[in-house]
Amino acid sequence: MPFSNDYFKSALSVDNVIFGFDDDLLKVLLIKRGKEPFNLEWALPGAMVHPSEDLEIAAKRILSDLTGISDVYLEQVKTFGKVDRYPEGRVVTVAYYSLINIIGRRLSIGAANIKGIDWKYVRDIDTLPFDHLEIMQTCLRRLKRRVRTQPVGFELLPKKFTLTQLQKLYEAILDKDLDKRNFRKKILSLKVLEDLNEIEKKVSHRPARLYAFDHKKYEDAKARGINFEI
Amino acid sequence: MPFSNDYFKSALSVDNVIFGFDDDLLKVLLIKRGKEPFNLEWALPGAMVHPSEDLEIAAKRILSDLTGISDVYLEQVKTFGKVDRYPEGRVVTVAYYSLINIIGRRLSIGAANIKGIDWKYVRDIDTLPFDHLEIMQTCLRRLKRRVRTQPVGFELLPKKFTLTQLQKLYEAILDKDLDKRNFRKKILSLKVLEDLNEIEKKVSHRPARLYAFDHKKYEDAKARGINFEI
DNA sequence: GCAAAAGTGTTCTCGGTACACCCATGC
DNA sequence: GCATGGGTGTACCGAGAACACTTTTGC
Repeated sequence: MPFSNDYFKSALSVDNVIFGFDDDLLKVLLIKRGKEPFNLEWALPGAMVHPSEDLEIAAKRILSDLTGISDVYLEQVKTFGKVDRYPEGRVVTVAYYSLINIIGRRLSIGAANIKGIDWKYVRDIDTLPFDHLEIMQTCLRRLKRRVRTQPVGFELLPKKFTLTQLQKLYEAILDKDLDKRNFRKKILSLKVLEDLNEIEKKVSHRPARLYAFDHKKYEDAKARGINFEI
Repeated sequence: MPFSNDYFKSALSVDNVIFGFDDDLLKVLLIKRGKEPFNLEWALPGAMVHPSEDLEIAAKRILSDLTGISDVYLEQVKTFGKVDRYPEGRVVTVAYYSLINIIGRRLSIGAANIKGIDWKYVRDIDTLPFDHLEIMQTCLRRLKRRVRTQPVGFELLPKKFTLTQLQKLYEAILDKDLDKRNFRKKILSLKVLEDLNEIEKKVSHRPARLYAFDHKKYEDAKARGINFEI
């Protein structure tokens, strides 16, 4: 490996923790590696940062290559730089996390050295190569904190959704049960939802009302912050 | 500069935003640069990360070289990596912030290319070289958020202090006036203070009681988090 | 005695929490 | 008609916010 004492020779990469929501549970997008080390193991998607590429651009490039999504919210979480975190040389990595709506999303293998790509249930993941488990857990903690001060949901749910779906999402992120009446009171008081005056079809129980996020109010609430202590 | 398309050639540095408290105002530790670019201008202390040095070790090294302090709390805040942030080549920098007690602290010029070192009032700083102003402001925002969920004060105040001093500290960080009675009620309810049963001497007004942090309870409160909405 | 900062309680309001029953639909 | 999830209101409690006067010291 091309290392020396010259400071201008550390490698920089970006790793993405992309959360989705499906089946009432949180998922994360993993790729199956197509090269050593950890060939054929599932890991976080990442890539080296090009010398004349901004960090955030690199993170968006990875996400876009894998999912075709651009213009999505990405948040830098932390930089991991332990000397031995990458076995083949010094690689410092900047972790970003993102939230996207899984439904109807086509995934594509974005690079030659990727052998597979899939959504995995967060709670089933107990091992990942390198320090990726720590990275994922750090991003998960960030998401849990984020959900208390910013509205979350628009990014993870389909356009039209029921209040129960939104509640399940919050329960999945916070990892605890919420009271239905209190949740509804609270979420409606934020005034970021639009009542579509539509109901579910063909469900074998009383059909639920459908809601959508009011984009403008949602962004406003995001900008000024919310207090979601429930 | 030794750049090429080889990914293993980006430079990595660490910059520290070290906050102190004095004269009822927040200060930050700056160094006067002794080399181009921005020769003789005041900037954040920072240094290149050695190839076999962990990020946090590098941050501690900088702090220790300048202040002689080791074993201090440092928190990684964000990584700044715009392609053109450093005019002489690609340098990505990881920002850390720290809180230390100014009183009686001797500063030492820690490196040959540093021409001076001093505490500057945060509110007077409206320009810094590179993207250091943005870095400092990002760390300041982090501190403001931190103060709402973790006890702060032990690191910034002398061992013995009055409740008014502590209140001034919170007012400086949050940048707003607080109600004296509500502040005392709240801070005492956290049960992290020890009443020393001592009073100030030789002040030309009613002397205040002195308090100290109860280290154990302080660390406990830090670990479990607090809710300081005042 | 006066200037300066310390110290001290009560009331009101609002948001969080706990909690149980009837409703609409598909089969 | 029954299983399934949808939808609704009230009472209690505790924390935050507003607010003014007396006390102790040095000079």
